[in-house]
Amino acid sequence: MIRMKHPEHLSAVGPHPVRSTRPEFLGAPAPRFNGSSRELNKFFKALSDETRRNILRLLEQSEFTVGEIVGNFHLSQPTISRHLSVLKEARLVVDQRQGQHVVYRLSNDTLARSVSQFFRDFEQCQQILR
Amino acid sequence: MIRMKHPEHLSAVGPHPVRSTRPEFLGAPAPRFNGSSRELNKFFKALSDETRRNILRLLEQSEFTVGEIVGNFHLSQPTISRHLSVLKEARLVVDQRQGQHVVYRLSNDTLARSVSQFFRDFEQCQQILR
DNA sequence: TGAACCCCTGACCTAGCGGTTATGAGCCGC
DNA sequence: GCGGCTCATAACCGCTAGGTCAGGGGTTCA
Repeated sequence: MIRMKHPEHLSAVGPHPVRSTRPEFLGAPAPRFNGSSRELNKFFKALSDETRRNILRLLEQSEFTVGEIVGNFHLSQPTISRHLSVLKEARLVVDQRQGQHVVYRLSNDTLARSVSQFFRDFEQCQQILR
Repeated sequence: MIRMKHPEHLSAVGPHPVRSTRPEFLGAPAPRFNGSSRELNKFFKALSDETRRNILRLLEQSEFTVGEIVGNFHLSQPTISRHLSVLKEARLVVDQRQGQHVVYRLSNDTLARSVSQFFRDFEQCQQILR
C-alpha cells in the first residue's frame, strides 16, 4: 500500500495483489456488446481517422456511390475504397451493389449502439449526456 | 451524373463539380468543438486502443496513481505511462502530482462532451440514443 | 463483342503505434 | 546526504495505418 504524507488523498482501492496470466487488463470483463471488445476496437479505429468521420457525416445526408463519395474528397478512389472497407468492417456502413456501382449508406443503428454500449461503463457520463 | 438502369435508386445529390485545394474533405467545415477536428482525432485515437479504454473504465470507479493503475494490467509501467499520456493529450484524464506519486482521474465532462459533439452531425443517431 | 467504366485489392512507401529495456529527474524516509 | 521509490521519456523493434500506382474482375452500352 502507498505510504504518503497525505494518504487520505488517494483512493482506498489498491491494485490487484497477484498478477496472473493474460489478458493485459485484470478488471471485470468487458460488458456484452456483439460479443467482444473486438467490436469496440473496430468501431473506435474506424472513427479515429478524420477522413472516415467525414465519410460518415456525408452519408448522414444521403446514401452515395463510391464515385460520388470520392467526388467530395481530394483523395484517390482506392484510398476512399480502403476507408469504406474499414467502415464496413466496423458495420458503420452498409453497401449494396447496383450494376457496376456500389451504394453505401450509413448504419445509424450500429453507430448509436456502439457508443451506447461503450458508455454503459460510464455512469457519470450518461448523466452528463442527458 | 450517373446513368443506370434504375437511377432512382441513387441519391439526387451529386459530387462537387470542381475540386479545389486542401483540405481532403470538400464538405461543410467540422462543427465547433474545441475549435477543430484535431480534438476529435485525439479523442477517437485515445479510445481506439483497448488498454486505454480499460484504463478509463478503471478510473470510472475511482482516481488512481500510476502504480495502482499498473497493478491492474499485465503491461510494464512505461507502457501504462504512455497510454496515460495519450489520454491526457485527449483531455480524457487529469493528473495531479502528490509527492512522488501522480494521481489520475477521469474527466467525465470531456468524455461526454466529445461524444455529444460528434453526434451533433448525426440526427438519426441522436434519436436512437434517446 | 469489345471498349469504357466502376470499384476492389496487391504491392510499395513512409510515418506512426504499442510494446520493451534503460535511464534519469524528482520525491521521500532514514 | 544517500538509497530507494515513482514515473516520464529516449531508443529500439516489429507491426499497422494511410497514401499512392498498377491492375484486374465485373458491368454496361454501342
